[in-house]
Formats: sequence, C-alpha cells, structure tokens
Amino acid sequence: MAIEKLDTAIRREQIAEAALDLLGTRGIKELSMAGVGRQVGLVPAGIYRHFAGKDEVLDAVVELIGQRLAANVHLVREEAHDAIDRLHRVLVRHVRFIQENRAVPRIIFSDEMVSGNPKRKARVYQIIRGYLAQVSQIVREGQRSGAIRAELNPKVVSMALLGIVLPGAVLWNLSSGQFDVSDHAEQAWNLLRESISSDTKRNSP
Amino acid sequence: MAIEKLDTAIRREQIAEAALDLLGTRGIKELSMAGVGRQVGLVPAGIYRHFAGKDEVLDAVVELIGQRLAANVHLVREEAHDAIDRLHRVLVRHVRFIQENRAVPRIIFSDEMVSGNPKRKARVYQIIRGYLAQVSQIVREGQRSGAIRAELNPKVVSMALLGIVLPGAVLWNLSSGQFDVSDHAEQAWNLLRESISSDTKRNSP
DNA sequence: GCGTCATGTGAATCTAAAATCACATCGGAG
DNA sequence: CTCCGATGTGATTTTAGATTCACATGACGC
Repeated sequence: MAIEKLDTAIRREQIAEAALDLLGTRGIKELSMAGVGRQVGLVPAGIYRHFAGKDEVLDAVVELIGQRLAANVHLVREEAHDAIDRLHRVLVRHVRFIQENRAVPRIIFSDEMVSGNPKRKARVYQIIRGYLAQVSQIVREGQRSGAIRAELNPKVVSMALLGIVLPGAVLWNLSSGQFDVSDHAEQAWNLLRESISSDTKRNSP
Repeated sequence: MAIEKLDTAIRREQIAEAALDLLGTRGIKELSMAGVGRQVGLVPAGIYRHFAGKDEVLDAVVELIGQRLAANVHLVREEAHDAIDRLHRVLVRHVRFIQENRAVPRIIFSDEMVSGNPKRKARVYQIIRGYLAQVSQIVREGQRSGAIRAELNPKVVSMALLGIVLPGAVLWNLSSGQFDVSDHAEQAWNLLRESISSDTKRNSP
C-alpha cells in the first residue's frame, strides 16, 4: 500500500468534496464513511483523523455548498451590470450548479434537515436566506435603475427566479437526466422576465 | 393487551397513512417498522402480515400521495370553471397539501428516488407528470377560452404554478414553520397571473 | 540521523433496525 | 359449539455501518 500522508486541511477538503460527490449518486442514508474513505484513498477509520464523525462531515458538505452558492452570485456581479442580465446569469449558473451538484436539492430536503442536527438545519436556512438576499439585492438595484418594476417585492422575485430551477430539478432527477432543465429554465425565464421588466411589451417570436 | 384483529385491506391503508404521517416528522431513514407498527397498534412483526417489507410500505405511501394529488385537481375542476380561477385554486390546494403532508417534497427528493427501487422512482415520475398534465390541460382550456395568452407553453405555465410552492416549502421546512408559505404563494401568484392573463393591464393596489 | 507527532491501518466492538419463525388467539363458516 | 385460516406476538437472527482502539509508518524539526 502506497500510503500517502496529507495534511488535515487538505484531507478535510478532499473528504467534503468526495462526500458531496458521492451524495450526488448515492443518498445521505447510504453515504458511508467507507465510501468516502475509498474515494479519497483512506480506510474508514482514517476519516476519523480529520473529522469527529459523519455528522461533522455533513457539516463540511453544507459549508462547501454555501461557498459555491456565494461564489455564483459574486461572479455574476462581476460579469454583468444590468440587473435583468444579472438575474438571467444567476439562473443559468444556478441550473449548472444544480446539475453539477445533484445532491444539493436532496440535502436541502433531506431527512437530516427534519430530524437531524438542528444546528446544521439552521445553517442551511441561513445559507439559503443569504443567497436569496443577494439575489434580492440585484432586484432592488434593478428597481432603482428603472429596469425592474418598482412595485414588486424583491424577495418574491428572487424566490420566483430560483423557483424556476427547483421543479425542473425534480423532473430531471426523476427522469434520470432525460428532462432538459436548461431548456425549461429558458422558457420560464422568458415568462418571468416579461413580468418583472418595466417595459411592458410582450414578445412572441 | 387488547388485541384487535382487522382486515388486511384496512390495515394496509392504516399503515400507509401512518407511514406518510411519520415521514412528516421523521425522515425515510428513520422510518422504522417499529414506529409504523406502534402508530397503528401493531408489533413490528405484525406489519409483515400486510406488507412484504419496508419497500412495499413505501410503495403504498407513494400511491397514497398520487391519489391525493389526483383528487386535488379533480375537486378544483368541480369547484370552478374559469381557467385562471382554477389555477389559483390548484395552487391554494397544493399549498395546503404540502403543509399537511410535509413528507411529500422530501420523498420526491429523497435518497430512495436516487438509489432506491427504480420502479418506485418511475412511478413517482409518472404521478408527477400526470399531475402536471392535468394542470396543463386547465391551461390549454384557458387558452382556448381566451383567458390565457395563447402563445405560452402550457407545460411551462403548469410548472411555474407548482414551482411557486416548492421554494416556499424549502423555507417553510428549514424555518420549522416560521415562513408563511400561503402569503408567499399569493404574492407569487399575482405575479404569475398577470404574466399569463390575456388582458395585459398590470394592477398595483 | 533520529525522535516524535500527525496520519494511516486492520481488527474488533457496538448498535439499530429489518426480516424471520414458531407459537398464540381471534372470529366467522358450518 | 368447534374448527380453521387470518391476524397478532415475542424472541431470535442477520446485516450494515459507525465508531473505537492498539499499533504502524511517514514526514518534519533539529
């Protein structure tokens, strides 16, 4: 056995990513220390050198998701300046994010979020609220610039935006990838864009 | 012990309902035959008189959900005849349904749907598609009657409608009931209604 | 070069819950 | 009333996986 010893900081990251990865195809129930260990080249017991237990591994996964979500909005802010354009980009990135991290909706709805560690549940809530707040902020800026109808509730708009993805993710999951989320997201976005834009003309190609 | 013997048809229903109920507060992983048994007044082994195993119990839960969803649309069709009104009622009923059956979104996204029994997964997909098809049908009728813009894709509209609920359900779950889903659904519905209605006037109260 | 501490290992322990089985009892058919 | 199949029970077996522990070994400071 070519034993390779790595620093615990590196291992923690490897393990969190491996776990998130495995959760994409397996499911929290079946996420085993053994499986995670295999993925990073460790024996089950090896994980315990870096995490106190499965619970802590899950915490790390949640943090990883939080980081990636935050990065999404941050990148979009740099890529574009028009509010409508930004919202569209958030949507596109979010779709990609969900596709690349299939586990995310499942974790959010998971058993763990009901009966598991309440601290983790609160943390997830906090992460999502933070994400929504970021999107709401974009909406608010759009309202100030006149691109978005001022009378709308930014929170409702931001939830509607992310709400486009969730039902798509359901069908995508259940159909084992058959359902075309991107396509659906584009169509739903057209509908949403019209209804939030200040100029009221409706385009039908 | 006052042993009460009941017909297997009754027991199957009791058990499915008990399981769906327990899933609301526990989580699939922790749904134990023991727990279900206790709920209906049976010892763990007793369940096996009526179901081959946990897997079959879950199948029964899925069927129960399917029945209730189908009933929703059916009732709405009787209550109202205007398409917009019908859509609104579907939404309201759906919100109530999700609140009374907290387990539903979790089951749809559950581990079981990823790695579990593929037949059950297919069945859930079928149930949801059926539900969406019913809603799409209402949309199509609204388009024929002129109440809903004809150029819209009915499927997108029906997904948007149900998509209002899902993000709300996320926050509702994570906030342990703090988040007001009904209120959010109403606001989001106002936005959606405007964007699908044929008359283009926008009301801001 | 060498000591020591972090990191890694394999075996063993512990636990929860599903599933099975032999036996008990209810309730309707006759 | 009495028998029999359907239903219920408690004890037991099995399994999967988390966790623990005593021991091994690599890497880094000196």
